[in-house]
Amino acid sequence: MVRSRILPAAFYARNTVRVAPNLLGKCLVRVIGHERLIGRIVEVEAYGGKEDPASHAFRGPTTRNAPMYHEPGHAYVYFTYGNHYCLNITTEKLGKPGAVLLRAVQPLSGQMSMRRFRPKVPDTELTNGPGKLTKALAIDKSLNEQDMTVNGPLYITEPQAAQTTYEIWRSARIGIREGLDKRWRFYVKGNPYVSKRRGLQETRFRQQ
DNA sequence: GTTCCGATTTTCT
DNA sequence: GAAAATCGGAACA
Repeated sequence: MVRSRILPAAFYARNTVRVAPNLLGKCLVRVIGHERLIGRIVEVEAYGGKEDPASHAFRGPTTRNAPMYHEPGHAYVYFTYGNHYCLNITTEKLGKPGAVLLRAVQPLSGQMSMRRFRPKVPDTELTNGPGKLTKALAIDKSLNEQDMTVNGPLYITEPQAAQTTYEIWRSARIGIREGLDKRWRFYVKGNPYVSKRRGLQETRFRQQ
């Protein structure tokens, strides 16, 4: 068996808005005991620092957002709306805040367990939102600050099989009130596991 | 199919 | 005290 390559810290130690679209198509791996729950990343959002009014780091460091300032390639997990966890992976060099929110994945392996964590939902609703995917993959605050560049409970790899070609599209970010001028949400066009939104201006993203 | 609204608790002001 | 990088159920079409 070919061991898939875990993305190294250098992958994340770059401009957040460049890292974000590059994460599309990669595999999010959650190891629970002997089982691996795997999802292909199909929707992300970039969050910056003091230049980004939608970011938790807009007003400087706090207890909650501390991981955004720490090493690239680590998990930033926060709790919101009294119900949900959201998973980000940190970007930029140590000391500069940045993170990419993982908004949706396409289940590739471990679907049975995902359904156990999220019962009574149709296939495409299993992981098509930031709170949904953390629930399906059993990700909570205990994984905050977890190093995602090593072979541990949570990491991201290059996809094992050759990918079919796909288009990356972009829009404004979802669920925020400020920073709507920044079009930092990126997703795989047409993928059924992308969270459904209406009334957003969506355009094709051409990677440089 | 769509829109509207309440849940629930952490975090910050 | 208010808002929150959300979700699911209820009501309606």
